[in-house]
Amino acid sequence: MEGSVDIVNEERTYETMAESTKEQLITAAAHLLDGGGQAAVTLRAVAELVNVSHNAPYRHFRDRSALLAAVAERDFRYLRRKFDEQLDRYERAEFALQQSIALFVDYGLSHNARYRLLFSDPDLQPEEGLKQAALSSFQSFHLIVSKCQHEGVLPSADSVGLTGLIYAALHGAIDLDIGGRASDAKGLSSVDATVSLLFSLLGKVRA
Amino acid sequence: MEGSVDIVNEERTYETMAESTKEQLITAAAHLLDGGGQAAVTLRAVAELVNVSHNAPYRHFRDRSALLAAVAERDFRYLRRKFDEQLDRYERAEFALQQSIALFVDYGLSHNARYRLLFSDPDLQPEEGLKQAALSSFQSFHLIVSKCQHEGVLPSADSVGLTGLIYAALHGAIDLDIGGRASDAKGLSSVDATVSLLFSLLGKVRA
DNA sequence: ACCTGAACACCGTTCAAGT
DNA sequence: ACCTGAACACCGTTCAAGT
Repeated sequence: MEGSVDIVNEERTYETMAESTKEQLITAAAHLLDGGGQAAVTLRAVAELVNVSHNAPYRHFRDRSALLAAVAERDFRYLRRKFDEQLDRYERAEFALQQSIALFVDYGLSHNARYRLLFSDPDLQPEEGLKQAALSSFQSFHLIVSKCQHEGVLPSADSVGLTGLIYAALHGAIDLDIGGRASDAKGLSSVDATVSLLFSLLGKVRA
Repeated sequence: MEGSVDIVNEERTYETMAESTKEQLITAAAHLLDGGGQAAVTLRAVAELVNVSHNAPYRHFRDRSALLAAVAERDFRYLRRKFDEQLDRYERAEFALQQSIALFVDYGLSHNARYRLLFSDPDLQPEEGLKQAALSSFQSFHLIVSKCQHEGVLPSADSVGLTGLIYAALHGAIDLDIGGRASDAKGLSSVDATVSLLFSLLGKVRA
């Protein structure tokens, strides 16, 4: 009842409903990740949220790992879009970088399990679509860093290498915070403090 | 037969054998982590390696998570000892830092699952002993960084903050590499390249 | 083309006994 | 004090059917 589709028009009905189920499964998995981490994402729980039998997901995904990969791919596209938006919104790349980092950190800290799925999970075997989406979001971020270098806001090192360093520091700070490893050492709102220090130091690098 | 203990002398026999079994369980778990990752560390597999029944581990650890915590604690002590050794070995802290980082990166890249257990695993609920060991290794690393600042090799920012930044960048680079997320963006031996760039830039920071 | 129900192997954990 | 064997609930995955 609740999950029924009212809008039925052409002969693509079956296909449309199928895609809808597939999308619903991805959404359900994402919610379970947010609510209870990887362990909460059982195919049975996902299926129940979508009101299908516990092995219906196999009609849409090869296995549990493929479902998680679909969640990751969707989020990579989200991040890429956000990065692009910041670059469109601001004249100076420096501001786009600030906003992009704030959005990235916020995403990581408010969706711990999903963040880790994208950037840390070793069991996630990347298929072509996922690899593309991941690379795409990195390139979008790289473009922002690169423009900052041209503006003289960031040092003029190799731009891919510098992007990699910023990316690593960001990821490390977020991941340590998520894992509760930051509080072991400091009492700060650790991610922001680390990011601030990084850019403060990068701003003082001699040419 | 194989697992029997020949050296039996005083009345501490039982206790000694018990501790030995406990240590064996920790060692077995560490080997399984190295061999097949978290998924390979089933209590049944651990028990089989030590030639005890599949629920014997419960005589020594509250649950699976507590066994993993024991592995983590052992490795934190190992790292702490290594850091201390480097500081003893070299006159200049700069060299101790180089060696410590090399050892740390090497540990991470050659024991992926164990590295993640210590620095990333969100399910690892830290008891007092583990927390102490983790903090201890961080403090040892912090001391090295702090001495490097006094030598003028590193910028004179707040030393805990700077240690946190270096720690985050190191962790991020290692973790991304372990997860295969580095190759998505670059073709380099990414960790070394990132670490080199970080210290190259830190060395050029204006006072 | 999509879904269901039964079944299988595997796992963490518990419990009643055994020495 | 430590260990064992049986049992339980839960999970991913497969398979034979159903519409």
